[in-house]
Parts: sequence; structure tokens; C-alpha cells
Amino acid sequence: MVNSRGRDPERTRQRILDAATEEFARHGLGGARVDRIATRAGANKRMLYYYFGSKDGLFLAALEDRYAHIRSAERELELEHLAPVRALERLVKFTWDYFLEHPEFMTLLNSENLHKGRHVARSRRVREMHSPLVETLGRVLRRGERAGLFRKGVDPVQLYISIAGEGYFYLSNRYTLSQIFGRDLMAPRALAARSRHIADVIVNALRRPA
Amino acid sequence: MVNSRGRDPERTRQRILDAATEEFARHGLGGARVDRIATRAGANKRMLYYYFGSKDGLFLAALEDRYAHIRSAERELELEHLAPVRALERLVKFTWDYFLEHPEFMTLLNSENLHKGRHVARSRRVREMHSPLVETLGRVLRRGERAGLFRKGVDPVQLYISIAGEGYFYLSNRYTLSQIFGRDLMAPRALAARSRHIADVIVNALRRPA
Amino acid sequence: MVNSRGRDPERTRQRILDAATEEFARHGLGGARVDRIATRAGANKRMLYYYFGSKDGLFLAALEDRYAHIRSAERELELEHLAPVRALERLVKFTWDYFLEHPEFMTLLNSENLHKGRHVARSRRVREMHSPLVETLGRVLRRGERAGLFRKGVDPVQLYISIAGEGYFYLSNRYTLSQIFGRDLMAPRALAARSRHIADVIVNALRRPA
Amino acid sequence: MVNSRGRDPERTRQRILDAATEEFARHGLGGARVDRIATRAGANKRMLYYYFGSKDGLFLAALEDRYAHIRSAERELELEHLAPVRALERLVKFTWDYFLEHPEFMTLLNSENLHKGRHVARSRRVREMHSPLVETLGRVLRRGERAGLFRKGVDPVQLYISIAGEGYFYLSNRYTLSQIFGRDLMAPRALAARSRHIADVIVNALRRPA
DNA sequence: GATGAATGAGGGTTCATTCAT
DNA sequence: GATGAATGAACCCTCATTCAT
Repeated sequence: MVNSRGRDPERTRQRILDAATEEFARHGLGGARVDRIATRAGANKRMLYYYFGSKDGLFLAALEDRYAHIRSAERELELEHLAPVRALERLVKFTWDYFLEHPEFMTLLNSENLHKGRHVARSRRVREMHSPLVETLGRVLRRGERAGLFRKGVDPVQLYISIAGEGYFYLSNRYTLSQIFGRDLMAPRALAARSRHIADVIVNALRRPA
Repeated sequence: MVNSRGRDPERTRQRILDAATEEFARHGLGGARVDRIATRAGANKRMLYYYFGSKDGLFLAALEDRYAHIRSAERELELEHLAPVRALERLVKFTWDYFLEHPEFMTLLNSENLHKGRHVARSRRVREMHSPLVETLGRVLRRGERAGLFRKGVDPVQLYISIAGEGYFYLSNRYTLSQIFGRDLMAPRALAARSRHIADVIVNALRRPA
Repeated sequence: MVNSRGRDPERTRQRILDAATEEFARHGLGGARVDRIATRAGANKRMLYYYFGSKDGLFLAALEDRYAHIRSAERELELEHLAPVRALERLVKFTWDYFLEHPEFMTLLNSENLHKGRHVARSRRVREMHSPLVETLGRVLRRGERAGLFRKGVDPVQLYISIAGEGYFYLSNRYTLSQIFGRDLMAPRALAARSRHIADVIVNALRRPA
Repeated sequence: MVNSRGRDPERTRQRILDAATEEFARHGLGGARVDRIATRAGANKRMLYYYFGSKDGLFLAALEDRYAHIRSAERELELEHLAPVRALERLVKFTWDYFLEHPEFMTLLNSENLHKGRHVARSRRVREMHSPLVETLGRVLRRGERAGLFRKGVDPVQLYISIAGEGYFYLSNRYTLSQIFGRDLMAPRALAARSRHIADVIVNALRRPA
């Protein structure tokens, strides 16, 4: 029996993970309901414990899964094969687009940080996933320096946090910001304007002073 | 009688609000416990409903209170009396320091956005608090333009979101970022480095191209 | 100061009693809220306890008040001055009309009986109110017997319970009965039909067999 | 394992329903305590929500159950097979006896009407249960008419309400009535007298005028 | 691998009542 | 006579988790 509700362990596991990701994204770790996850996954609640041990175990699995997803998409950018400025622009655009299309990733991160990163602290996988990103970005920066395009001594971690932060704050806090500034930050034109603004900020931040 | 348990309504209300702010910041809206708030406030649980109506009402009150606090501190910077570049630097430093010293404000905002801003949407006070900020920043920008220091056409809202976002993402996600990048982002030297980095980014973003 | 909110003790007491009667009628004893009573009476909650001692004391006062009201209205029928059949018809119509116009009286009685009559058991007033009714009805019956109109040996208490019961069950259970029988028992025509039906039943019950 | 605490869902459900019926009857809907129901049913409080969704859901289930019970017992009278006068007498006696032996049914109805029939309004089952009763009683009446025993044009619904009302008011209000009339209406002789009285009233109400 | 039934602790909220003024 | 502030017990309901099959 290999239909959608039957005995295909890997699919059951995946359906639970997907349902959990959505639930955690929508309601946070504390607000997520194990019952809803099971129902939406079309699985028995017991299965959730069978595969993931606990609600926290499930949360960690969802978080790891989402980290793996963004890093994997990032690798496909092949920044190493691009000219420094082009590589930078591409990463900036990708990061913005990714947050825009995957708001659940931001919510997951917010939840994890609300809980002082106690899940991610127990995960070796997550740590290992990120050194390639730093290394790649570091090499892009060095190539740019050598070519006389970028200023010297820029820390790739600081740079990445800026690239991400420029989009993250805007998108993660879109409800409060739209409210306090009295404009719809999610309107297509507003999004396009932000995307351009971010590119300007990051490029200017790196440009070698004249 | 004006001691801690006695009949001083204003103090009782304030103690509840303070306790609530801390609890919401630490555990989020969903994870916050009404019992703990009451206990920490040295008040009866019933009083919480007497003054704020509901847990949500209390959350909104805390949020409004924190918004009022940062905006009030901001006004004391008296940016209007400073030279454009100096005003900008001062706001950048203030914003970073404020987030650093008041992490509860970031957590409150994260919670509110997790709930799609449904509390703030019902608050007139919050909306009214923010137009002065935009106007002040707008005037600083215009002064800088006229003096030939800043590039033209920068949107004060976009700029403010950048100023805030550069610090917010770093500090709000300090647990996950420290973990994935393998360094303690809260170490004094790391904090100082970030503060300098942000100032560089923002100033460069505004500087008129040569 | 003798305005509506001021220091006119008797009026304050009466306003509380009226508000309580309505509240008890609408929600029952258990469902009634002391807060709502005070609010609707425009009085401070403390006053309610000042005048009536407790929620139960207030309930008893409301019950006594309503008993006094119906008995007083009954006395104004002056059944003693009417011919036996006319007197009977008049009481039957009055009783139906009274229940129809004062549904709160039925609800109060239901509540009191749900609580096994524990309030009324402590009230001397209520007992004393009712012997005149039985005596009056007894005298009407005896006059009718002597005139050869009514059958002999009818117990005035049994008769009164029938007169009341015929209307009470219909009106007190109007929601469930309308539902299960699929007709609106409160429509004007339905009410008129029931009134006629009751008169028929009671008159026939008393008529001396041919 | 089929003992009292074990896994026999149907029995668990039934125990909860029985305990609930008693609790609702004794204290009304508002006064009933979910905790007491669970304890008396020997079940976990959570089970109550597992099976019935809410306190209101449980109340409706109890109400439907009691309606089903009386209607089922009524059907066993097989009124259709009896002579008209005999059928009538049997229904009258049955109805009185049923209310006498099942006071919880009256209390449930009182509660439901206090709440304006909002539970029964959502129940299809209850409506469907009652057309047979009306039809059966209607056929008895028509047979009596044709045999020249009953007066013409009597509405079976009006008649049923009279049959029930004569007993209901007496029994449902037994505490207040005993008190105000100064006699114990529940004494065996009083009950027997009422039973006879009701039979007289109903039979006379139907008897064709000479 | 999978299920429905069961659990106990604790969630936010509301209650009638009383205190200090 | 009248008030707003305060109380603690208990309300209905929901939680993540585990049992027996």
C-alpha cells in the first residue's frame, strides 16, 4: 500500500515535517498545536512522536530543514563563477527574494531566538552548513579587493548580516511597520523600491572610497 | 496607605504593566503566563483584568508603552539642532544602543508581527507616535541634500528601516547567528565592531557619489 | 440631592431590586451576575450587599416582590363580587395574561424550584400571601356548588394548579415546544387559541356532569 | 480490558452522558460543574470534550437522550391498539408517572428554555422525534370523534400540552407550591389525588357536550 | 507502522464578596 | 450612603504526551 495515507514511512515523515513547518511558522513554537500538525499531515498524532520524539524535536527538524533549503538554494547561485560586483548583487537579490517568498523561515528563526537558540545549540548539522557560505562570501570579497573594487578588511559575516538584515527587518516586521508608517509595505511598488534600496545600500557600503 | 500591596491604583497598574512587559518579552505573547505576571507584579490575578481587560489588552498596553518609550528617548536626541552628518550618526548610534539595552522591545515586536499586527491595528496612539520621527528624519535628510552632503531622493522611511534593520537582525537573532557563524556575537568587541560597521554602512549609503 | 443617582435610599433600593429581577429572570439564579445588576441599577456593587446582604438575599427579595405583585393584581379582580362562572373565567384569563406579560415570574419560580425552594422556605411573608387566594377561590367554588353549577368536592388548590399549569407549561417551555412541534407558539393567533383552549378545559373540568 | 476505567469507548461515553444528565438536572446548565460530571463518570475531564466537544454539546446530548427516552417509552404504550378513551387515559397516566419518576427531564427542559432553546434549535434529531407523537395522538382523537365520544376539532398539540402541563407545573414547582399552599405536595396521598384530578380534567375536557 | 482513547497539569478568565476610604 | 480597588477560589477548556491494542 503506497497511497497517500498508507505505509510509506518516508512520505509520512515528510508530510509531518511540512505540516509542522507551516504550523510553527504561522503560530510560533509556543502557539503551534501538535493536534493541528497531525491533522494537517493526515497522520496519527502518535506518529509524530514516533518520528521526531517530541514537539521540540519536530521544531528542530523543521528548522534544520529550512536552513538546509536556503543554503542549498544559495549554492546554486554559483557565486564563485561570477565577477565580484555581479556576485554581490546576485546574493543581495537572492536573499531578499528568498525572505519574501519564504516568510516561514523568518518566523522560525524568530521563534528559535525567542527560546535563546536552545534547539539549534544541540544541532551539529546546522553549524556545518554555514561555513561554506562564509567561505564563499569571503572569497568574493577578496577577489573584489584585489581588483580594486571593494574596500579592504570587510568581514564577510558582518556583510552577510547586513545583506540579510536589510530585508529581514522590513519583511519580518511588515505588519507593525506598515501600521506605524501608514503605508502598505507589501504593495508591489513598495517591495520593488525596497529591493532597489537594499542593493544601493550594500553596494555603496562596499565600494572603495574615491 | 501607599505601600506595595495597598491602594495606589496607579502604582498597581504600573507594576502589572512592567511585569507583563518582561514576561511577554521573555516568552512571547503565547508563551507568557498570566499567573506569572500577577505574581511578579505582587498583584492579584484579577487585577490584571480589572485594569487591562484581557491578556491581549495587556499586551497592547505593553507594546504602546515601549513604543512611547523609544520615541520619547529619540526626541531627546534633538536631531534638529545638529549638523546633518552628526544628526545621522547620532540616530544610528542611539538606535543600536537602544536595541542592545532593550532587547524586550524587539521581542515584543516579533510577537506582534507573528500575530499579524492585530493589536497595533486597533491602536490609534501608536500610529500618531510615529509621524514626528519620519518628519524629523526627513528634515535632516533635506538639510544634508541642500548642503551637498547627501545624495538626493532618499526616502526617510527606507532609511530608518535600514538603520534599525542593521542592528535588529544582528541582535534579535543573536542566538542563531552566534551558533551558525561559530562566534559569540554578544562579546564586547563583537558589539563594538558591529556598531562601527553599521555606522559605516549607513553613512556610505547616504554619501553623495563623487 | 434627590436625582436619579443621588442619595435617595428607597429609590436606590428599588432600582437594585428591579435590575435584579430582570437579571434573575433572564439568566436564572446561577447565571445572574452581581456586576450586571449593579451596573444596570446604576449603583455601586457594595450597595447591593448593604441593602440585601447577599446574592441569595437579593433573589429572595425579588421573588417575594413578584409574588406580592401577582397576588395584589389578583385581589383587584374582586372575584367575590362576581357570579361563580364569571369569577372563574376571569381568574383563568387573568392568570394566562399575567404569565404572558410577566415571563420573568415563571423564570424566577423555575430557579427557585431548581434550588429546592430554599429561599422561599425561609420567608414567612410568602406563606401569608397565599391563604387569601385559596380562601377566595374556595368560596367561589362553594358558591358554584350551591348554585348547582359546579361539581362537588373540587379542591381549590388542585384547581388553581390546573389553571396556572395550563398556561405555565405552554409559556415557560415556549422555546422547546415551538421547536419540537414545529410551530411558533408565540404567534398572536397561537396565543389566542391557547387562551380559548384553557378556558374550555377549566370550565369543562368544573361543570357538573349532566 | 472492559472494566470501569478501561478502553470501552461506548461505555465511557455513556457514563459521561449519565453523569451529565444528573448534574444538569440537579444544578441547571449554568450551575452544572464539568469537574463533577467527570468525577462522577469516573472519567478524565478531557474525555468529556473528546466525546462531546463542549459543555453545551454535552447538554444537548443529554437533552436529546432524554427526549428519545420519553418518546420511546411512549411508543411502547401502543395507543393505536387501544380504544380511544382507554388510550387517552393511558397517555395521561403515563405522562404523569414519567414526570414523577424522571424529574431530571423537567429540569433539563427548564434549563433549555431559560437559554431560549438555543441547543435544541441546532438539533435535527429532536424535531424528527416528535411528529410521530402528534400523529398518533391525532389518530386517537379522530377515532374518538368518529365514535361520538370526543368533541370535534381538538388540536392534538393543544391537548398534549394540557396533559403534560397539568403534571409538569405541579411537579416542577413542587417546592414553591408546597410552601405557599402549606401542604406537602409530594406526600403519597397528594400525588394520588393529583393523578386522579388530572385524569378528570383531561377526560372532561374532551367529552362531547351532552 | 499505525491507531483511538486516555491523562493530569495548567491555560486564561470570571465569580461573589470585602476592604479602606 | 456610597465608592473604586482588591481578593482567592473556581470556572470551562486545552495542552503535550502516553497507553493499550
